[in-house]
Amino acid sequence: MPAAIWWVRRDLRLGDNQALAAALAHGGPVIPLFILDPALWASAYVGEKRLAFLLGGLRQLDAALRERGSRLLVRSGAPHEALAGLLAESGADAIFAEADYSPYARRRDGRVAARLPLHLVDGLTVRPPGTVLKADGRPYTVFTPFSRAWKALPPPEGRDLLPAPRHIPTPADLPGDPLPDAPLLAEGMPFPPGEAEARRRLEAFTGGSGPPIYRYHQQRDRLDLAGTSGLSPYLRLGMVSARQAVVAALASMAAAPSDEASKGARAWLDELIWREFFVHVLHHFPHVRREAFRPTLRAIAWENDEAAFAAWCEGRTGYPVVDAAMRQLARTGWMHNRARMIVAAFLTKDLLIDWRWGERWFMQHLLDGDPAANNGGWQWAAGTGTDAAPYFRVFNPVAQGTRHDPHGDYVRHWLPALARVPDAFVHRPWEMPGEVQRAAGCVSGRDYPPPIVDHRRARERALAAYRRSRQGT
DNA sequence: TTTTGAGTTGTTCGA
DNA sequence: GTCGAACAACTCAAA
Repeated sequence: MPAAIWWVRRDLRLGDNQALAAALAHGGPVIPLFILDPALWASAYVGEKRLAFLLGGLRQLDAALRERGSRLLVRSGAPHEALAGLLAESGADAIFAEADYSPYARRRDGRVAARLPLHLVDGLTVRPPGTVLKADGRPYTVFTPFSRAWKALPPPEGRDLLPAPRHIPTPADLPGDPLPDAPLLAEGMPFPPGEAEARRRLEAFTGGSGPPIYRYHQQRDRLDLAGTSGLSPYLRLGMVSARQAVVAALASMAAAPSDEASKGARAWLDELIWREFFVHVLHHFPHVRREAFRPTLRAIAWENDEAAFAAWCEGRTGYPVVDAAMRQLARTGWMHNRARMIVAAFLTKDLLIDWRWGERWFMQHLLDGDPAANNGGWQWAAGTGTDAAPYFRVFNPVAQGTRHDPHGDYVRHWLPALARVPDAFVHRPWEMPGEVQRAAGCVSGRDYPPPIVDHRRARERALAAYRRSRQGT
């Protein structure tokens, strides 16, 4: 049998990999290939942290392949050219890859499929776009009915999960390019790349007795606790499959010792379904990548103040919960989901800066930066997306901080200047009397910036700008 | 076609 | 400090 190419894109795993399984089922040798695509390297939506995570993941994948008689071949260039070259050199007659639905991925794969034998296989989601539709055949644009329809379909089961192949026959003589050196992932990086780490995290979150998933609904919004799965970067690059995650969530639900515990598992499953929802939304409405989903909110007169944007990026807005979160992002490539909502609301509503600026910044810095989920999240926060956001849903950064970081542990961790600020002022340090500021070693304007906007006034400004957009259209 | 119920995550004010 | 009401209006999904 001629060889088949397993084209790795965002499925850096050997377990439960349908594209790899299809390549093996082709019957001949399998060539695992990753293409260093210059278009991605140059994109304004890619940053060095995620690239480093990707490169680290590729090294892990290569090591795992070598234990199975194979290896990862790396080639540089435009995908259709790299693939055409490799097909000719190797005599392979088929390419298998996990389908990806972002606008760029669809263009890229369309170019390849037009001239080469490309076979796309499911795996990015449990339910691919087109399989969850309303009775009239159109896609859902509201989450709750989407999730009901999603759950009504037959659930994936443990026996559906494909085991990692024991042996992968691969030709030894094909020359590849070296993987570029990753900008060093800091020692003690909170997200070590690789499938083994992803599986370990999924097991720690959902398995054993009394796992965190059973407290997820209670703790997930707490900035100061580790109540989330920490799996998003791994899902982003397919170091764990969506199906593996859903199967684990369903198993936890079935085994829940109490109603309360099963609420936690259900809440986490809903988050996985949100991920699928946004993949579907971007697939069916690719224009959301460029503009608001809601036509009436395409005319907002953004302020787009460059200095304010820089303060937001660098975490010096004077609102501790915003600044702590932005520093967590810059430092670790990850941000708590609640914090993402808070900083996104602050950028769009308090600073009246175009959500696309924030979307781009997140893509440049998040390890888990995903075109669909990131766009969906930003449009949700800006109120321009599929969610019918009431116009009055404007976050108060002080209230959010107090509620979700009640002791200030989170902000103190990322903002050492606040270390000795009393709890009562830790989310609004500018209100400290001068004497308390000096005692705490945190003088406004010297040790920590004063707030760059007054929230009350900013809120009114945002409401007015949104109202004008609605009324003008 | 019409109707009806509902929509992730909030804030503020006044009693 | 706590509690309930008010904050508008629209669109979607499904019967």
